[in-house]
Amino acid sequence: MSRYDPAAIEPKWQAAWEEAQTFKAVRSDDKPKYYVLEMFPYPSGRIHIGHVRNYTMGDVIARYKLSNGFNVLHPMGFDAFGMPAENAAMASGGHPKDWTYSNIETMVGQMKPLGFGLDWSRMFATCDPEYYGQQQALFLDFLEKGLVYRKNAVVNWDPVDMTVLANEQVIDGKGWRSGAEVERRELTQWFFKISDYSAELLEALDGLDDWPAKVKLMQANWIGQSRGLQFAFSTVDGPSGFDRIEVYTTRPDTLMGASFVGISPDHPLARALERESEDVAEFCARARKGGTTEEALEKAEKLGFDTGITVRHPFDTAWELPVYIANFILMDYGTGAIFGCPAHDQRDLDFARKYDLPVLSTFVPLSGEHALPEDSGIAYVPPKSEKVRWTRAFDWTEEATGDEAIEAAIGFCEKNGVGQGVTKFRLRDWGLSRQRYWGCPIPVVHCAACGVVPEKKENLPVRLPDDVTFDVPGNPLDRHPTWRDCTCPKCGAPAKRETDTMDTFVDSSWYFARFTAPHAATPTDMAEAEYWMNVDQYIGGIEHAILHLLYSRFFARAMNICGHLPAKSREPFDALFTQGMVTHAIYQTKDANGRPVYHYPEDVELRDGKGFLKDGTEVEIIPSAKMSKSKNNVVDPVKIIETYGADTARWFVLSDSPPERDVEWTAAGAEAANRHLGRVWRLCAEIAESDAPSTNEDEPLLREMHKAIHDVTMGVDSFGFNAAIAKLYAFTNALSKSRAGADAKRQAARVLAQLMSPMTPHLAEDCWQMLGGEGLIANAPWPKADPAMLVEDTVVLPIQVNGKRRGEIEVPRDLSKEEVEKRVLTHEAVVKLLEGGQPKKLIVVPGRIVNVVV
RNA sequence: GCCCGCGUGGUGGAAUGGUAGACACAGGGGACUUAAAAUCCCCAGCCCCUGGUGGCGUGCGAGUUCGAGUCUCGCCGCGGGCACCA
Repeated sequence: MSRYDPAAIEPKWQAAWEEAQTFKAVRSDDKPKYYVLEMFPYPSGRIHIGHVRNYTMGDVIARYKLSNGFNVLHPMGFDAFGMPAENAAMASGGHPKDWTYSNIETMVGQMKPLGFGLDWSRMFATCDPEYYGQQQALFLDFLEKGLVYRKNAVVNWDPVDMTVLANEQVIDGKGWRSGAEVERRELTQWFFKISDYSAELLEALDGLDDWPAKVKLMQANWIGQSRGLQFAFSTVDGPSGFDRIEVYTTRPDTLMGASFVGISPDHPLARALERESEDVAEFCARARKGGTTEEALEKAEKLGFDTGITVRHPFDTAWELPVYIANFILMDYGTGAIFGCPAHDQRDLDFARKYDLPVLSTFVPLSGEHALPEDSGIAYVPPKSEKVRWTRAFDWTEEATGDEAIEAAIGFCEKNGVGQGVTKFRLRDWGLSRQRYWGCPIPVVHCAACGVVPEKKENLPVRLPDDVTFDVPGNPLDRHPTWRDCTCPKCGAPAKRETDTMDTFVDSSWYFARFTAPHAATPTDMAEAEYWMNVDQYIGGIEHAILHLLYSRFFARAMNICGHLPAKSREPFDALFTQGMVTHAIYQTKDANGRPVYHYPEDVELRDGKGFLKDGTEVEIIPSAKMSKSKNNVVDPVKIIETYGADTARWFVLSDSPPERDVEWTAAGAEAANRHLGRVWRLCAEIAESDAPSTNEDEPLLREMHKAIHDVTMGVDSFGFNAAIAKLYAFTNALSKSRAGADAKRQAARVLAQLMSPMTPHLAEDCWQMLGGEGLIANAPWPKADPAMLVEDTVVLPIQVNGKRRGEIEVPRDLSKEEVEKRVLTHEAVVKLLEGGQPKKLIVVPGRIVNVVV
């Protein structure tokens, strides 16, 4: 008998699918549609094992839905703009375009042998002018509807390289290349008005029944609806034009504990003082050092500068509070000014102790020991739902929860004309400008006479120039000799193009819609979008839980407003599954400047839990980190495919680990998966040739078969791929040991092939053919379990005594509770433990368990 | 620092609040073989023990419950996100 030979059968069946156009998505009215999408990859150059896991999951769903009679749309593309292409150009002198397209070619070449049921005819890359031209058209439509605007915002500025840095390029507050201390600098940038949709994006989460609760929670927290008080302090002898400082607080109940006012270094008042005083200017320059991330701001040493200006407390005009400029207050949040209540905020307390400011408690616990914050150095911040005793309040009762006090404080302030209660959101508008080359050009023109003018749609796409260099830092579009030159679309005078390009999140915020009509002359084709949208099942990494998904939800709304998507697609993803990441240790050493250098796993030899390079240098091992190109800890699946075949790789990434959980990659186990597939192949080949007569073991085998259909179907439906595979192992074992006749075995083996076909499609086709199945297994209807074959006549009930298992009895499945109780009480172990007494309680859970309480 | 997860044998993991460890990997033993490979069969949480109807056991500590891996609270450890990595 011949052997399982994936190298021979895999190309064969891929050619068969190609010829039959099995996976081409076709619109037709006779069938329901199903759109399954995995988050498209960045073309880093090689696929890694995380991709294989991600796309295999999607493929299982796609093939399963095809077998269930759906028209399936399962496309693939590339998220192709972004920094790594420019970094590669800087490092090795090529062009980002060449680097990107060559990477795409390589990756497609690596993906095709995996046998994914994809409609490759719909493939595109976001750096295709055809795609980004339509993205520019969307931008112009958004601009017309008032969904885009310009304002100032801070960026990371490298003062040595004279360039804007991404957060990733800021390491410990310093530029990654120059090592210079990074500054926060303001630039005029384009923004999407996502904040207008804060309330809607928050409320609509409730309707996303098939999204993971944790993702909805993360998004809700990110949007961050808060109820608070906005009011103004009046200044004592403030500079002219600054007689008021507007603040927003979510804790107005602590206003009587205020001890200072803090303003951002970019607050208009700070700006004004900066012009007057060198000391202030010096402080503000220092306060602007460091990166822009929230994390950097939170962790940075809190610095303040006493402006000498004071404000009056709104409820006691004799009470004056100092105004500090503070580095941890960002102009982008709220009003750029806060009041500090050290007793009930740790950051404010740290600040107060540093600058010797008073600490006034406004409430204390109802009972128990309480060290006052001014003594302990620990702010008292109980949950807002907890009742506390108020010691410095306005007019509410002595005992109240934080929530009650906040509402009371807002009411009191409104009644006394001090500000008003407002609902605010944490979500900020989405800054889309990037000072980089390899992105979608923002299609506007700057005209001396007309100002900012949108490019005409007939002139789209505004193409990136090819003749650029990356030998010096900065945006090549800025220094291109001619690219900027154009005429004003409005007045025809000579004008200059915008040189900023779009954030790559824009590219990935609508690709799912473009897949429904990838070559339409408009961003979408409404008839196609109407049919294929929404994405029925979206699959991707948990790392995209907030930004990508939130931006896409906003884009879908904006596209609906502009007539590019139907109203039903305002929420574009009906169901979401977040797969866990494939992690791998990072191996790092430090260079002469103390900056990390990352090494590939294949360059590291492991001995006694320590890692060494070939030259003997020991490397630091950082366990279990997200696989990331920049950390060199990616695992290449190509070798596994070459050695064992695609089906082994697919089977292996689905087995063992639950899909939503992170999995630490280990090479061991691929061989075992391969052995099992070989066993299935041999078993099918053997059964195909058997002519054994029927036996009384036929029925037990068929019962096992129906159980397998039921369990595997449930597993696939609920993304329990690892559980489904465990059932398939069990069913294979049962089939292999069964002494049933050839007909029953053939029937069972065909079902085994079908149940395996979404996971190991090539092997399944081959077995199907050997077993005399008709046509392609990919098109065969999914088997159905017969409910009558699933029920057993008797059940085994474990008997617990006081919650501990002490025995078991076998009873007819539908034996009455009373009868079960009677039999349990005669059970040897129970009789012994009862010692002649009566049980205190007897709990019978029908079909599950019995618990005797003595 | 803030938000969200995760933690079960040597390993990956299974388990609608109901027999903890299914299924597999690695390991041990055996069959077949001149031998090996391949294949097949058996064993296997930890501890004590000749034997069990024994003790312990799901990161740690409490709690709710007839019953907790699962629910609640508090810790510890690890991971993801924090708006310019994608």
